[in-house]
Amino acid sequence: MKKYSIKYILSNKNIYKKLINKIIIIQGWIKYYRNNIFIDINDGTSIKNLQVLIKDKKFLSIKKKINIGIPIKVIGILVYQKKNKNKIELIPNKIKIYKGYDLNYINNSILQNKYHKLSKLREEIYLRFRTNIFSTIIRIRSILFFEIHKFFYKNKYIYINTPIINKNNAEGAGEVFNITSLDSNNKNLKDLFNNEGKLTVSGQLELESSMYGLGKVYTFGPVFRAENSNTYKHLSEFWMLESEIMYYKLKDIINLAIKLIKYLLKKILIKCKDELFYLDQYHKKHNKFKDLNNRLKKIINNKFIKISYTNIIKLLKKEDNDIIKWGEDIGSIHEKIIFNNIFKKSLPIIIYNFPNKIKPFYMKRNKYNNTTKSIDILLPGVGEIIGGSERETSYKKLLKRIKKNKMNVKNINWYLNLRKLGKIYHSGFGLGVDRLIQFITGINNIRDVVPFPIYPGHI
RNA sequence: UCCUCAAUAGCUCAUCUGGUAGAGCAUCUGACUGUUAAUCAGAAGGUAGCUGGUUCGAAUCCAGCUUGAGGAGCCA
Repeated sequence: MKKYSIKYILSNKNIYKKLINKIIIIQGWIKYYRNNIFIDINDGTSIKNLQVLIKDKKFLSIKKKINIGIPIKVIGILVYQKKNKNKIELIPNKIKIYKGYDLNYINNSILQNKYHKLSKLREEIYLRFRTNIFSTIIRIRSILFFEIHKFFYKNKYIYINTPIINKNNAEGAGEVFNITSLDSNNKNLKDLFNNEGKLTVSGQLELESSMYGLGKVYTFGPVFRAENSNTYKHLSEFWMLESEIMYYKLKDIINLAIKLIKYLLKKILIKCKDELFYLDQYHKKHNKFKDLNNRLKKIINNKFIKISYTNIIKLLKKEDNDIIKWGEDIGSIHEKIIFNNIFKKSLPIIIYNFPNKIKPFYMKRNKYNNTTKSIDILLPGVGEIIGGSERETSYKKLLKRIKKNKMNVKNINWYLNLRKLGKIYHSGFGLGVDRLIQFITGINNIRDVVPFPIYPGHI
């Protein structure tokens, strides 16, 4: 008599053939109750439920207790049943309902057997892991995170844990969270970081230093922005994947980014079939049918669109001459025009060679045009998911830009000194992983693809 | 942070120009041995987000606040 997860039992024919007519144990909670004789049990391992048939009269007292959401253990024989859509069901010998649940609480929460909007689920954020839709998203997220590490491991990259607390040194982009060891009652004590502690906005600069010793590196962790932005694609805390590679030019980093995205989407297609199927049903019922499978396949099987910043500006100006000027950043209005009017194929778009003015100091400049050796990769619906560039190798040029930007030279001197190791050209990029999950799942709001989203007013 | 819209039963919504609220689902009671968010019958459930104002009378009109959604800016 052994305990099995529902995911394992339903994973394929060979496994359930092995288990048929054997006594097994499952533990989970009641997901649905139908026709006075069927209980669906879920244990969180799968979107699928295991159906338990309670025909026997000895379960009359158990039946009275049955309520969606309550914890349960079933010992029984697994049998083949053609009429059931999962083909197997459990005939119980023994059923145990665990005590301690509060029916009033469960029945008035988002766990009731009913459709709730995603924004409603967010109001009971600690309960939403029990729902079909959210558990599905989080399972996909978990697999994606694993595959990210696997991709870099397979390609012989070294995983670097860049610090979450640092001095504000990266790019000067966006507002930064300050941290202190003092609370408001201890004003006279000394702060452990001399009031310099910040939450990182990017691990890039530290990652570059590790690259000088390790060649091919990546970091993957949470980063923080204190901007008061309330949109469907921004969070105060989000997960960024960053990579830096020695002796890589811009074209190499483009190829790496394409290879990574295609690899990840392929793995999701293979490993998350049930989840993608469920999501398609969900979208069909509540929004618009998105056909996630074909959307992912299309990206895997096609070339990404590549276009320079200067040329995309020309195309945008053809649509509407006043909508943008050369030198301005591409905003969400422009992204919509790019995807809806200019390139209608809903493929990723790689835009390269952005103007100096709108890119940070560490990006390598092209010899002419006032442009940088940089890329952005846009996905339809979620916008920019990758930003990257070739990095500046000249000590003098970096120093000049740092001074021009009025950055604190003291704080970033260590970064400048790395250039004294010689003109080792290198490139890197950052990927907003939460946005990639938005794209994969077709979920509109980034707050619904993160287990515990942190954003203005919500901590 | 700015602009627009919204907030009515546990949930999703209706209540048209001001006359103190309705439905489906969930819940409860009962029925049901092949259902896939089962079905059928009945019951119960509301100080209309909060605070104030206009009015004989406010869910409805006005102001402020809170929360949410969509859009903008910033970005990943």
